[in-house]
Amino acid sequence: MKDEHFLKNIFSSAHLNENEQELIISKFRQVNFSKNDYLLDEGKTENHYWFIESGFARSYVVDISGNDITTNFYAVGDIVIDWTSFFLRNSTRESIQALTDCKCWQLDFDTFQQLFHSIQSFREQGRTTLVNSYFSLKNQSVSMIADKAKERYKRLIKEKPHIVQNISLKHIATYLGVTDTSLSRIRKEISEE
Amino acid sequence: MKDEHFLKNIFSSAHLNENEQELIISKFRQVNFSKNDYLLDEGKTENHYWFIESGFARSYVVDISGNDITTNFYAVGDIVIDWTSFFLRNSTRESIQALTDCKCWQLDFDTFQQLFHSIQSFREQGRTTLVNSYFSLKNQSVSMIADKAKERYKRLIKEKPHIVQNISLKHIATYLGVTDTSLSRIRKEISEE
DNA sequence: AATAAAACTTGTCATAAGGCAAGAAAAGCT
DNA sequence: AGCTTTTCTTGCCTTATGACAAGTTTTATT
Repeated sequence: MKDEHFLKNIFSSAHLNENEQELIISKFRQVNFSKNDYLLDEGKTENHYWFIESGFARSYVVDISGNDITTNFYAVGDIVIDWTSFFLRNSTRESIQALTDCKCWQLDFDTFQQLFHSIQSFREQGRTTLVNSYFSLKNQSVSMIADKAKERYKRLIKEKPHIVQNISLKHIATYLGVTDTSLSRIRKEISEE
Repeated sequence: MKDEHFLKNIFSSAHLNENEQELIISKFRQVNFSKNDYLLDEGKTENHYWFIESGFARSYVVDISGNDITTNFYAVGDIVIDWTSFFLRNSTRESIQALTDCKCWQLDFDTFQQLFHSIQSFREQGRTTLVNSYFSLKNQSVSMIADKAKERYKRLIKEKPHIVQNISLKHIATYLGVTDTSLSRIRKEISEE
């Protein structure tokens, strides 16, 4: 595994034969971002997506009052994509920013379409990835209603410890739907338990 | 429009030729549900989805404390589907229940797969439908963080007046993430504005 | 190393929303 | 029509979380 191409781990489905796998991987281009670079800017239509080989990123929206709300975090192995902008071809409301230096593998829309319509397993995998994103979002959404802030934070610690360890409190706070002040207190309470 | 098959409105994309459209529509089966019938039961793997020609339905999950939380409403023209269960082939956490008598058009997974892999425009449309659902869910999710309950309710009135007019307060309340008591008060405040 | 800028913590007080319970109103049933 | 059940409203009090502000710690920059 060690010396293999990073993307071989991503496209390792048993249904992809070796030729297909190589074809797919050959279409990706390595792109590196520096800390604070924008992968995606609010207002633009996104024409690419990426897989992260190393680093962290986050997406966020700015609400009417000007508050920045983190909508998602991205880490090693994750797909970084604004599904809506990429597939509906409309301008995005979100921005995606590198939180550390990031090594990414990029694919553009036209190439995606070509692969999607010509390789059955590629589209199955693409669909699965999208449905998985839908699933995470739904869980988060239900949790916002059903759980107290403290429980949401505890769940995050459990499910995404690498996020809690590497991302600043204020970004985690908006992601969880609380203020940084409240999250700081929650942290303290947990440490006292 | 009047005497045409309901599904012709759904599959009216310019990219579908007449043969394809007819083929697709011929695969759907009409199924009627009575008020309170379950389209989908928690714990089962969903093998179908539906388009609603008439009536209302809602999906919900039951949280740890036993509270029922509405996750979505379905009305005329909407697709009724548990994306996760249908595509990942796993058992669902949600239930979907008819809130009134419903006239629906049903498709099963295997037939869907056949159409998905053989008709390019069908899969484009399917992908678009899924991305649209993702988009709605994201908006709702951000709104839960950025907006007060009153604003969320006002937005619902504006965007889905038919839901507000036809669904009971308690279901709308859990959908908006507030108690029925609070929503009742919000309603009063709005009526006094 | 010195300084500046972020990130985080903590205190005090304000507010949105919840819990519970009692009634009123509406809908469903025999 | 009369009774029952569900839905909705309202009052009183509690609780989780927010707003603001001051201080501390950590990280970045020259």
